[in-house]
Amino acid sequence: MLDDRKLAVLRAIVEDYVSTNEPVGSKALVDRHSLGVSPATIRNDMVSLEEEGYIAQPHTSAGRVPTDKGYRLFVDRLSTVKPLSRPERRAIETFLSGAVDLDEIVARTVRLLAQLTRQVAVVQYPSLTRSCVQHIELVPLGPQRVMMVLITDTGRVDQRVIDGLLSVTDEAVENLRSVLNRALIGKWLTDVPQTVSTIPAQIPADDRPLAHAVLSVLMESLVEKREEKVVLGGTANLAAKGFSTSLRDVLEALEENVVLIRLLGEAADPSMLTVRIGAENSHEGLHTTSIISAGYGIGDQPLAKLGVVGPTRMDYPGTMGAVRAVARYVGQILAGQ
Amino acid sequence: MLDDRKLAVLRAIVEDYVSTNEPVGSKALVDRHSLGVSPATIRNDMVSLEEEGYIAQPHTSAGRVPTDKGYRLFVDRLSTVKPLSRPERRAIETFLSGAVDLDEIVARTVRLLAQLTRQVAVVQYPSLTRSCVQHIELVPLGPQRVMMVLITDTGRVDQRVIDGLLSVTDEAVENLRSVLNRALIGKWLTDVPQTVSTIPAQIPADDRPLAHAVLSVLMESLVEKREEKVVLGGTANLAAKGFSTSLRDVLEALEENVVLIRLLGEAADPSMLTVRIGAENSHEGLHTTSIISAGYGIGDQPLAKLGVVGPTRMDYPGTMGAVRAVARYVGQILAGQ
DNA sequence: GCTGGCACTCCGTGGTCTCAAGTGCTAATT
DNA sequence: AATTAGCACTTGAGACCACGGAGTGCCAGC
Repeated sequence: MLDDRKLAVLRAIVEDYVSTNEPVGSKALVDRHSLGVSPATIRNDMVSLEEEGYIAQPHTSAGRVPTDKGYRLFVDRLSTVKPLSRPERRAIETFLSGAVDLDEIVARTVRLLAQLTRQVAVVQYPSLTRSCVQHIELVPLGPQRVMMVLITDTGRVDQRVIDGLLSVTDEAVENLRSVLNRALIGKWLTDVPQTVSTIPAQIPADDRPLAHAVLSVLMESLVEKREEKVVLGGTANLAAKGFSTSLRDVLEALEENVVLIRLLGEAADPSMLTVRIGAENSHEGLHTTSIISAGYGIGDQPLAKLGVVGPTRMDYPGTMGAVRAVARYVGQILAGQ
Repeated sequence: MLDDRKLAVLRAIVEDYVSTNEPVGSKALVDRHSLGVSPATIRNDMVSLEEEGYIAQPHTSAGRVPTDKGYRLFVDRLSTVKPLSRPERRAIETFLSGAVDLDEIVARTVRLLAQLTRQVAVVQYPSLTRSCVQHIELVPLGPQRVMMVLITDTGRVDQRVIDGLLSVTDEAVENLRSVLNRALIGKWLTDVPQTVSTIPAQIPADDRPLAHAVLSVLMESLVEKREEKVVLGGTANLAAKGFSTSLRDVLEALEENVVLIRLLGEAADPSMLTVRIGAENSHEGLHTTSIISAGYGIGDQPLAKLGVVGPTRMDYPGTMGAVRAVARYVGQILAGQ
């Protein structure tokens, strides 16, 4: 049904359309690619491809344009991820290695990705749940207030204020702090809940209210922060692209962090790329966009995801290469910190 | 030169143009506003206004459009800040009071401001330099690494990793921590540098290298964080507005945090509103936009700024009211935390 | 199965026309 | 001196049309 030449034609259509942004016709195709057959033959192939739904024409007597399904086939079978050039790789490395803290790593990553791909970049903060407790600090802020600071081995710091307590003594705080740290340091965050239940028993009865308050806030922060933070960059690149009509919808979708995180999808390990094309994205406003995402993390421990959002008409091999490379380097940088 | 009627005409032109987005002519003007004179008279006034540079026509035989200078006069002399309606105020209050930590306060504020004004909202994080030290924590992360966490009374937490140390003993860290806290708690951040110089003397010679490393990182974080964080929201509102041409430039400018912070300008105390119209903004890409900003803070202590960015053709009285109201409420919320 | 030829279909472009809205000017009026 | 009515003039927006180009589908021949 789809012989080799038809696939070659599809590939050529995708490539041409991506670079010219104009529907591509049979004549133009044979001119630019040496396919060794005449336009008429190509036309016949095009008819097949159109029947199968890989390409479409905007209107009769216009050239063909790839459909979502066409891009999908292109990505799955007709293209290979394009590795970055050596200078590009060096640039990534030096750009990222200058970062001093987690915030800056994330900020630089998003800038980098946006510049490299000329698309909108999205980077999710490394998740808490996949890291382990490095230290818990309790700071008395006043007679009735305590601040809890949770530090993880990925360098993330999470703070909460606990209010409305009565009679917080420094000793009680001190004591609770050391109990907490003894019990929790080195534990995976996912294991924290079950360990926590054993703690009140180790605390003098007088200080139980404090302990309970702190523990419940701790649990809260573990759960809540799962709806995590993402950072966006390169939105200016949207304006340059074709879709001026749906632009509003796209921008709106991008502002919904929750949506965005869901869309970064189920990318598993760092070497794995996820590509979502057009209507494959569940969110209405992003039906004209594609999302390429990858997981990143330390070693083979996935921590979070990153990716880019662009028009379905995008340079898939190049963008995929950039996303993959950046994901890997971020992992390295995180490991090195 | 500019008698009362001419000012009234200017005001009417601004109001009409803002609401219709079309150049306004003499006829339309007398229809919509009861000015009590004929179109011909209005035309004469318009000529004066145009000579003075307050209005302009896109081309001969089109209606008039306010210039930057016209908007400026309107804002300065012809309009009054429009207070929010009671339900709007209640909405702000309930929306903001649900926030639990600083990140969330900022995130909610930016959303709120964007929704209220239907423009792009910008909120700067409360600055470090205007707050004072609540606690300094040192956490040994390994044989050669220490993390420093600086907590301020505005609830801001700042962490840095110090690397490449030799032989960090727990006692040394403990000791340094208590010395630091004894010396610095309660100090304004601006006063920290001079106090810091007295510290090494209080440390055993063996631990001086550690102390120096920590102190220099501390100083660094005081200086660096002055280039502060801002959060953007409501960029989707840009797409709905007129300027599709310069949209790219605007988005680009908005991504430059440094630019943005500078543009939030010299708004002083919370009751003070700053309005920058069109070319008054130094940044090239924002010549077609106006920025309305206000300071916010606890009591009369200004901590940071917030504002909105929109087309020069915007509803100044309404937007100014919203910005002012939000700035005030954020201050209250911060004080309550 | 491939190709050349041919008739047909559209879109985009550019030219021309008209219409509506708005202006500036002048002369008359208050 | 300020205001008004009247009028001729300008200009962009929109409608309409003609046309050229790029592309298609199909058919007959290789």
